[in-house]
Amino acid sequence: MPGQVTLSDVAREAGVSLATASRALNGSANRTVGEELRKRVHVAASRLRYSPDGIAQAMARGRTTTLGLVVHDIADPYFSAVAAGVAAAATAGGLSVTLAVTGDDPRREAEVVHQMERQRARAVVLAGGRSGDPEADEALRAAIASFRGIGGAVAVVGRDGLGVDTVVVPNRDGAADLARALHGRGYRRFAVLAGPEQHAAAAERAAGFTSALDALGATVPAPLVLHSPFTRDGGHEAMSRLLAGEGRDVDLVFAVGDVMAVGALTAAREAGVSVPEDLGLAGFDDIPALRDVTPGLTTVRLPLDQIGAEATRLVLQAGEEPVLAPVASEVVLRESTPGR
Amino acid sequence: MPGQVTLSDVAREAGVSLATASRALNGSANRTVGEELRKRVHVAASRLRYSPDGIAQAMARGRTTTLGLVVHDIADPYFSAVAAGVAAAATAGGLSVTLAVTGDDPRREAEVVHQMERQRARAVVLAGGRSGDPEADEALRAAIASFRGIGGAVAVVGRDGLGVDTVVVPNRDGAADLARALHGRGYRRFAVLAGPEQHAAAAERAAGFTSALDALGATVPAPLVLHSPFTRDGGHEAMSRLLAGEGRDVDLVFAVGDVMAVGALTAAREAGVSVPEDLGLAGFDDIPALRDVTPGLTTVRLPLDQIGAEATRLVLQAGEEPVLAPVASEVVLRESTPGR
DNA sequence: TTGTATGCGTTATCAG
DNA sequence: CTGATAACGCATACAA
Repeated sequence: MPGQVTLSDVAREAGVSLATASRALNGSANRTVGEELRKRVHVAASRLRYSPDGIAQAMARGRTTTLGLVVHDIADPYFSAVAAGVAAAATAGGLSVTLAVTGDDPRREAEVVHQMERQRARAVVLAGGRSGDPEADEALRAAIASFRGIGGAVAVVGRDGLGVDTVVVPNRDGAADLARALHGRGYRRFAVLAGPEQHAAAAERAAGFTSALDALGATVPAPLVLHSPFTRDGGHEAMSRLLAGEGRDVDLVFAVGDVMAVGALTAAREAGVSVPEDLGLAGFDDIPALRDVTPGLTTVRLPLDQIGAEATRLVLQAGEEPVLAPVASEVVLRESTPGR
Repeated sequence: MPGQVTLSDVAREAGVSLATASRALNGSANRTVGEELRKRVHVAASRLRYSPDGIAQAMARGRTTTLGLVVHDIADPYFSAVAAGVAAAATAGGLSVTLAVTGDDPRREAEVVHQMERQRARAVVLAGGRSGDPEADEALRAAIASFRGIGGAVAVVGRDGLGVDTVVVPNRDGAADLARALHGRGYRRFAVLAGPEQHAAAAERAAGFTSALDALGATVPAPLVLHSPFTRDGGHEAMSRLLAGEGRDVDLVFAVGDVMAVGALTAAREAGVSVPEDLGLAGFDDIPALRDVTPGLTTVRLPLDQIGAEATRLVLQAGEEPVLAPVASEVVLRESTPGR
């Protein structure tokens, strides 16, 4: 029954002291262990099938090698792409990733951060838009402060005002670029599927889009704005609502996320409205798994995996002052907006 | 500076012994602590902002509350859906999830299992098809055996022969059902994008499809079989190859995974072949994020999140004998196979 | 019901 | 270079 095998067993087997065994297998600071003994210890360890107890190591060292990753929904391709970047960077940095999903409940965020604190995680990466619930937001702040109090590092992606390392997603500028590009293709009467009102990233995208349009002058009427959940179904619902109501004369719909956009696409199809012939459609994120929809979706590309990797890098370097790391976005024009 | 606060501090602050403080805050077996003292301890704990050290607890208790989740690629919607199920069930069961991604390297699987053993994880859920590399497979077996040696539970999904709790995915039967359904719609000349030759789940799907076809009699010629990576690009490549070569008279293409199918769909489009007019197309998995592609993809639905949840449940109950938990699949006919 | 004392498996400190 | 031994923070048998 291996696994019950402790370092003491190895030491005894090798005929050395516990301390020497520890040093031989781990060689931390004073890594000077005689070649002779060193070999004996290693042989003994593998003969006994010794597996170091990470918990005990963490305890003795006073620190873990755990990075906490907090997402709303790991099944959402946005988060899973970011998670992939985090996982890769964490592995490269010798950290293991503890995944925490918060679902829809904004209070869960503070909860899981506290949980990470109890686990004594080295760092936490918070992906996901702001909750909008001020109470939950305050609780999150407190949880973060507490976590930093024990020496934990925190980075967030696409969400500001938390006073920690932040990967800044160009929601506003990206949406503005998109608006100008679409205007350049001749679209004039816009609608925005803006997601939930409190969702910060969604709001920034909607605002960036709208104000860029506004800056283009009087030829462009203010866009219709519809709110709905930031999900596939939310996009479907909002598009249905649009087409059933005052959306008749709209010539382009901007959904603030690709996931919403594909829902909207299906809703349009179900309503007998053809994209792109009758209506242009654009999204945001350029989710890899969605690149094969038809028609190809015009969108704003975000380097999702790089964002995750960058957040991880931030959290590993973790200086005193919070740093803002901007990422670039790029408008990708595809068949869903051929122009008119 | 909270976090440095230890249970001893709380005990002192409350004027009780360490043991009483421990029992008051945790109340496990002998949960009998006087209401008076109990309250005093809690007050002291919150006043001092005490955060229990999970590492120390794990050490003292001799067990952790960690579940390891092993996937090839968390960005793959198949795995992220399963991961969502695992995360939900684990949270419900009071476990935290450590995510490990293995990428393409089959040897990483054994490695991460060993890592989970060092972390003294309570359990490991292994998602993902077999590697095919016999050496890596053997290493994985050994790692699993070792992990079980320390009392760890293991469950795998969609991969057999490991002698552990298994969520059995009906690859063979699901594909056979699909074959019959498609035959029923009039398709006769089939091609199979079968994924990598060594990929077990892919092979089972291909085999189930092919042999069901075979059982249907002489009117159905043996399908063309093409191998390529089990990815979007793999599907794209195989479809391109098919259409450029002997695939001219095929009337239905079965890709053994939805992810491959969407790649194939795009390849067909690029080749000027229209789906479903010129060619029917079917996939497998019914990945949620892909349900909005056009035309809607005929596929075999797998309850991915339930699969993850079930695997987690298995691993938490963990009896002596390995149990096989079957899941149901369902053919979903959509526009990509209208029949002919 | 409460307190005392021990042990969990390692690392690290401090002598030899 | 190597070996005792003291932490690490908590849970728990044992004693009172």
